[in-house]
Amino acid sequence: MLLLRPNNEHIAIMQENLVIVESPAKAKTIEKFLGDDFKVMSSYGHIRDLKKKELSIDPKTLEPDYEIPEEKKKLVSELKNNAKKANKIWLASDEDREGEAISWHLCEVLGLDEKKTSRIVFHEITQTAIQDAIKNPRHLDMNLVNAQQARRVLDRLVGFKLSPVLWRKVKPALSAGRVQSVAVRLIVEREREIQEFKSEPYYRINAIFGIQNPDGSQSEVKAELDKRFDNHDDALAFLEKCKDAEFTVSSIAKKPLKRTPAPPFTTSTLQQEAARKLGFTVSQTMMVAQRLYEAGRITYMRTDSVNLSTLAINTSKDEIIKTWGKEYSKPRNFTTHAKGAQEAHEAIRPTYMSATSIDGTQQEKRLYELIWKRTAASQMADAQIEKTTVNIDITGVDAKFVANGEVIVFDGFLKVYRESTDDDENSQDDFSHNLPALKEGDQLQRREIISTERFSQGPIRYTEASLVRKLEELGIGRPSTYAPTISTIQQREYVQKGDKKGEERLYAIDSLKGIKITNKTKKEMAGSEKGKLLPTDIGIVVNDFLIQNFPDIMDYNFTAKVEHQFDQIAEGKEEWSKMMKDFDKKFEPNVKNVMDARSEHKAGERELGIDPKSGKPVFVKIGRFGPVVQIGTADDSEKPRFSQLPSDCSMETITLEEALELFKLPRTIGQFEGTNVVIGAGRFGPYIMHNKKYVSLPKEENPLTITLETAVSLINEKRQQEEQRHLKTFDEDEKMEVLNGRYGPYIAYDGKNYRMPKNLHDKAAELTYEECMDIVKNAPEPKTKARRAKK
DNA sequence: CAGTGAGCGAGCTTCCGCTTGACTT
Repeated sequence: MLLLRPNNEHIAIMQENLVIVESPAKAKTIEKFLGDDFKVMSSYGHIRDLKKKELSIDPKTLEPDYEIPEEKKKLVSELKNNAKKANKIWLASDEDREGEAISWHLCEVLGLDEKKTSRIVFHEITQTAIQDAIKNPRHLDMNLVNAQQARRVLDRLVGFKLSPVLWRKVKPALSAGRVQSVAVRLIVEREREIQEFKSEPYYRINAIFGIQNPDGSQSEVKAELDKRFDNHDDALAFLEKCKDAEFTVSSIAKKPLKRTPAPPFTTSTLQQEAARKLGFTVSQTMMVAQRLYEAGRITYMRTDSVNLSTLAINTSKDEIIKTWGKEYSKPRNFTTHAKGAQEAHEAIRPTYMSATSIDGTQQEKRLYELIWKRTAASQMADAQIEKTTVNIDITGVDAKFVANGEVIVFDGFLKVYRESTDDDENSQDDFSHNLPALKEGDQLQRREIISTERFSQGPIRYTEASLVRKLEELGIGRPSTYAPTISTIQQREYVQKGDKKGEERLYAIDSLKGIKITNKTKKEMAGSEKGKLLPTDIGIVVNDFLIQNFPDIMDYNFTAKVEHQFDQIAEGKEEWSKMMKDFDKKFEPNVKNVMDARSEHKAGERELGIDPKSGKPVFVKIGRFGPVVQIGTADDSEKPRFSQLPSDCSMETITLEEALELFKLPRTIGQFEGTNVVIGAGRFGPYIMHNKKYVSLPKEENPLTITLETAVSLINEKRQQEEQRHLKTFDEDEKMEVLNGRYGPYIAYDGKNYRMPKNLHDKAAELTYEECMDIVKNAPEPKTKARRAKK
């Protein structure tokens, strides 16, 4: 390890080098490569930031005001102590904008002496890479730091100035930002495209032919007509013509095809493939990957680079040759094309390619296997495919049938891995359908010719993973923020993950067999989608409002434009404070104008018509608690009436008639046990109220038509459930109960719920009052952080 | 399928990127 020591330094005994990296897992690994003279610590990301609760930017100078957040104070003092003791400090944060800024904040906060501080970067975590880094120290790059400050300040200005506009104009507690608002825009616009899309029918013609083989046996050839008909009559006329036509092989073309493997995983591609192949959500993928990283199984999981270290390429090569043979190996390195990629890390790959599988949970094993295969495939030979195209002429007809055959001559990387695609419809494009031996001039026997009605397909809704891909394509967001962004837009209720029920549709299928044409109509479900991202009313209103008032920020190229300026700053060609001032000069008055604009109507408000009963106008709008229908206005003598929009209605499409229906609730439908049975509509959907108790209506019951009889049976059902819920009550104190819940037995006392130790679950019903009180008293204080319970 | 059913006299909410914890509901 002596050679790692800078040679101009005479190190006294016990004087240490201190290396600071961003991630503790990385610190652990590096410490192993360095000797006892080196202590490696982690900064756990940024140690200093703008204040959490306020703008923290001077309105005139636009200078940021940084602070060390409470939860980092202990860490910072530890870093300070160790820095004081150290003879030499190496700042080894990542080699990108954020990393440079982390090092700069460390310098500032720890008060580091420039003479004994060096900035170093590793491109990979190997002994030689680290030795090289230590041999090539440099100084902080203040231009790069300033580019980060510009990024930070701009995002804060946009987020903390736009959000309050939404609080006033739409609804409290909403948010807007450079990344999230554009993500919502993508989803809203995609939904509109789908609404506007009109599916057109067309007719596809397929044929099944027979051919006699030289040995006398029969083979089948499947082919498709090289044109499609756009109306039913033309398709039928074609079938008619086929009746006496002859079908002759007119040409056979063979063409070699090559498929190349996909590059190794980045964060974005890992999220996409884990979603398609393993059904993981993006945050699930990141959580599992984090565990694999911490266990030393994979390289860093937040990366935009497809680069592999030479070590990884070499060990992959060994492993591939060992397992499949030399002809399967083809070492390659890939280059990153992603917009705005900063490439501070390697691609996501197994730390040791020799480990083909690992111990761990099922999820960890599956994700690891996926990463292993993708990495291996990227270092494997191309697949060689022979594609055969056979043209089949039809006498008396201009069009021809085409039969395709694909034979895998050499499977190469396909042996381990094939990338999935998003469009589920066209999965027909599969390899390996063989054709029988044919030659030019062969006469084929017509067995069946089928015309099938199909429909042009409109745009597809985004999934979490396909939205990530789109954001990456636009250069919006970073590997560390894809998953949180997806969560944020769902938490704010701009977007919902849901299933879109398909619609039943009929299609014609006509078949010619012998001399007979049979016509049939079949049924299918069309357009059903699962787990897709759908915009909510709030999402739509906020999006339209922002586009109308802040078109520059909402532009899909906004990030690309400011990134270009950040690059100019990083190259020293532009002053960062000037960029901030130029931006704010336009942005601030824009915000002020929109904020102060006095308008009669709230954003997204829409008048549906006049209520025939009262003669008052009927509106839909976003209320304090979400979308509502309102009859009458606030300045009427009478108070306006409100009704929450049911979940299956949307503000954009609800009609006056549907809206008025809602005001028929709450309604009394009769009496049971001497008190009224009332049907109401609440936040959690329609409910029955009887004797001050509530029962939710199941989805299939319509609150406007439900009978007293059904209501009573639902009440009784609920009572039964209630009874099973109460395991025990106490004579001593009726506020104390033992209840049976979703997560097993628990204690309810004075309106609060308490967990009980697992070992008591079996005898929960036998607990004494004292034992219960014990649990209640010893319950840990609820965390202040858990502000709002998730539903 | 634990329980909630209101409609700004009050104060609060919010961004994007780095990075993990200590916790379950």
